[in-house]
Amino acid sequence: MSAPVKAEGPKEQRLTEGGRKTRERIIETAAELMFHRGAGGTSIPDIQAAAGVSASQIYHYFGDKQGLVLAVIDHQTDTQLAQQRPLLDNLDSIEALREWCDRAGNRQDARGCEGGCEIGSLASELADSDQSARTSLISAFDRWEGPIRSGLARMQARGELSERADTAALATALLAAIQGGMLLSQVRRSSTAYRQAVSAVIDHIESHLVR
Amino acid sequence: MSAPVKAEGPKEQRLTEGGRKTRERIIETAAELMFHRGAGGTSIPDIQAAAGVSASQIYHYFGDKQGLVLAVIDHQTDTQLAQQRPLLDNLDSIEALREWCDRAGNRQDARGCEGGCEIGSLASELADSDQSARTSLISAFDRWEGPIRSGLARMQARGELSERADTAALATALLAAIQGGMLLSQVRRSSTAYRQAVSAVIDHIESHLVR
DNA sequence: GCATGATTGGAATGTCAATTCCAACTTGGG
DNA sequence: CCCAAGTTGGAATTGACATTCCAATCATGC
Repeated sequence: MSAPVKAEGPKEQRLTEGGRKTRERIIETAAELMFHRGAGGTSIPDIQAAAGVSASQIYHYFGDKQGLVLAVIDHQTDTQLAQQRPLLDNLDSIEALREWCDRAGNRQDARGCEGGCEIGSLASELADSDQSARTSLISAFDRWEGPIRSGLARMQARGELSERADTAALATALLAAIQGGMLLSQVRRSSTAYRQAVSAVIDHIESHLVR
Repeated sequence: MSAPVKAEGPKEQRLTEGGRKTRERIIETAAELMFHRGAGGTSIPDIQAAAGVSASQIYHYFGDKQGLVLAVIDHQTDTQLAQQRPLLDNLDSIEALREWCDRAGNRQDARGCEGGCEIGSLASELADSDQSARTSLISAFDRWEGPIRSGLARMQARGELSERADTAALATALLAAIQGGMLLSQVRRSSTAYRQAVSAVIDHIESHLVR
């Protein structure tokens, strides 16, 4: 879980069972729409119609559109990471890395390569225009990169990966390859670029194997 | 150069000297604004004010906002590629690749890592919502990837790169690393991720060197 | 020098978005 | 059962934006 907005504590409102469900429905609907049309391209009336709620409800639960966007970022981060588990927590072999990346490629194919990365697309759109969104996105990428780095670190601790390998840098490089590969795939409507990008980085990691 | 809009030919309007300059100023101003705020986040009135032109002028030269966006994509492609030459046309050694990528990293630092890639940001925003924009973006990335692939192919032809190396895939991987690295750098406000990403891929290319 | 088309200014139009307001309704705890 | 707080509907407000229009001005080939 993550913080709903920013500094809470004093004015935490209590939620009814129905209220919680409404709130969730709004977030999920908004996330879906924003994934396809971007945050700026998704209007409150759009969300109202798709989620079957009134404007009051959205403003009641999120304050304003920016609040909803922040909630969507956190939701997408939670959802995407959850979807990648348990693989994400066991990236401590070359095979595991390949399998994990391959699944993302298959998901991309399954949707016809429309849409890029759920988090990356929001990042590209919001990084420069919304300071609090950027903060959430930093956290999102950190939460994503962390497990990759941990997996590589475990391989290194076990002596499978050369001590000269910079596991943190390799994890960053793999995440970057995923992001860039997804973008190229989205534009080209083919997962090939994604697969080539991640494959190159994993090959590189493999070259650090001991023996 | 690139096509102004789409299927021209019959109704090519002639441009006065002043008209050409006005048109250019609009494109450059729009490109600058859209780089910082995105295409959707940049309004026609914004561009009017920044370029010192009236609405009539924008609609006279570009028809509608989408026409202007397409012109901006082509302009950014031309401009960015031109800026990378002549290095871009001589990427046939590991050193040249590193130098070329390093310059982009320095430029990113110079602007405080605000803004991502001029083309990649537009790609992320428009790939799914504007079919003709996507077409232009495919061409933009192809024009970018081509010289990389050519450089690698030359290395291979000279026997410096292993025959087993897939130069096309490596070029794609490097472009993806650039895109993903730029995105992470933009979010984190540090070029480190970009440098680690491209470094990993270039190291990987280096591992294909013969001898 | 004139006619024709290029260029420009600036107001007008219609749409739609974000947000606010307030009244009505529901719910849970005491 | 009753009240304070949570929840919802729907209209009203305000502002911005894309686009159109028309009339005026300017440049250039003839």
